[in-house]
Amino acid sequence: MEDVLRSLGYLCLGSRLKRIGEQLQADAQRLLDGLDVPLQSSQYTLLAALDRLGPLAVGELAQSLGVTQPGVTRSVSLLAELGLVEAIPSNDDQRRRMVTLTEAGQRLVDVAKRDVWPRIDKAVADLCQGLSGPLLDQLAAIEDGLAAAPLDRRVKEGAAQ
Amino acid sequence: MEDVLRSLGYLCLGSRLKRIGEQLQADAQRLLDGLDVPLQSSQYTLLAALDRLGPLAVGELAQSLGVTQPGVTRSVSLLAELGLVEAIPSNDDQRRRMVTLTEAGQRLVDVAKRDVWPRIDKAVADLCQGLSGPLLDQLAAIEDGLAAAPLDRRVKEGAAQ
DNA sequence: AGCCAAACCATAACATGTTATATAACAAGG
DNA sequence: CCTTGTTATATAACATGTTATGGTTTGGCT
Repeated sequence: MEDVLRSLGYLCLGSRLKRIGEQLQADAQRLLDGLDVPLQSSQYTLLAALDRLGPLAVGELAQSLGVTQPGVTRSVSLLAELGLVEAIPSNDDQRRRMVTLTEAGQRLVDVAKRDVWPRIDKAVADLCQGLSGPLLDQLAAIEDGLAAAPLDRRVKEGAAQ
Repeated sequence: MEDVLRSLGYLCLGSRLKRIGEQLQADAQRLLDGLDVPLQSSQYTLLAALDRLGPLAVGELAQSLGVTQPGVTRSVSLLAELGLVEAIPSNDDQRRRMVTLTEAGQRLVDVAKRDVWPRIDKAVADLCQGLSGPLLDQLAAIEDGLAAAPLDRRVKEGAAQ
């Protein structure tokens, strides 16, 4: 069956990027599921942002992640319910809610940073290794590569080396 | 404000591809809004698939678009309500529902194919023109390019030439 | 013939993105 | 100081992807 998104080239580049991104995330999800806290992979990017940049207001978080503010508000609420972050109104400006990693959140990040993120990073780097040339060709190579060996298999093989 | 997804490199490639894809689609949406039928850009890919490959069963459509079957089922229902496609149980096999462009659907595709899709294709090609090198660099260039001039502006400038 | 597994599609529940809009806190001018 | 505009966040409504599961229809095997 012809892959229409590939055939249409630039016209459907947006859909195609989204599709590849979703597959990468789904693959990464399987690797993250090993941790005891069940979180979606996109939540980890929020935690990573806090770990990297320190406490941030909701809007700043949105900006640093490149998503809209309502999306961050929702994710923060979810993570706060799980006890991984805290959102405390700022003293200077009561409109702002500063989002901070809790101790549990920091522990989770530390575990992920040590045990899981390097593997994902390595597996994706492996997937993209040796790519060159036009964007569409590189994307096709990624699609083919993922179809041939999903990320979790690349991690296992990498670990065996 | 630091762009965390960029900083994290391969680790967040999935999120980043999704983010770029969403922005491209949003930009393309503004160009499509000119047509009289208000459709989301992802629905157009479904119509494009039918135009390109002819009538398809729901499952085949899902496969050719690279999405899951429930997603296609929902989109088809929506497009059927708008009178752009028809989904008729096959005679040979009552399990299959063959999806076909209606006359109105074909007209819409023809208009899009003539007036809009070439512009989008051209604008995205323009955006990606001259890209080379590692994937992450090309993605950064796309992000910067979109920030500097969204697709609709590229179309206008292209048309003026 | 009759039964059982597989194939195809629909539906439900959820995740997570968006836009549009409401609310509350701040800031500045009359 | 009060109004008024702006800023920060929350909420609602929607779009569209996913997985899990259920219900028909087929088709093959005994």
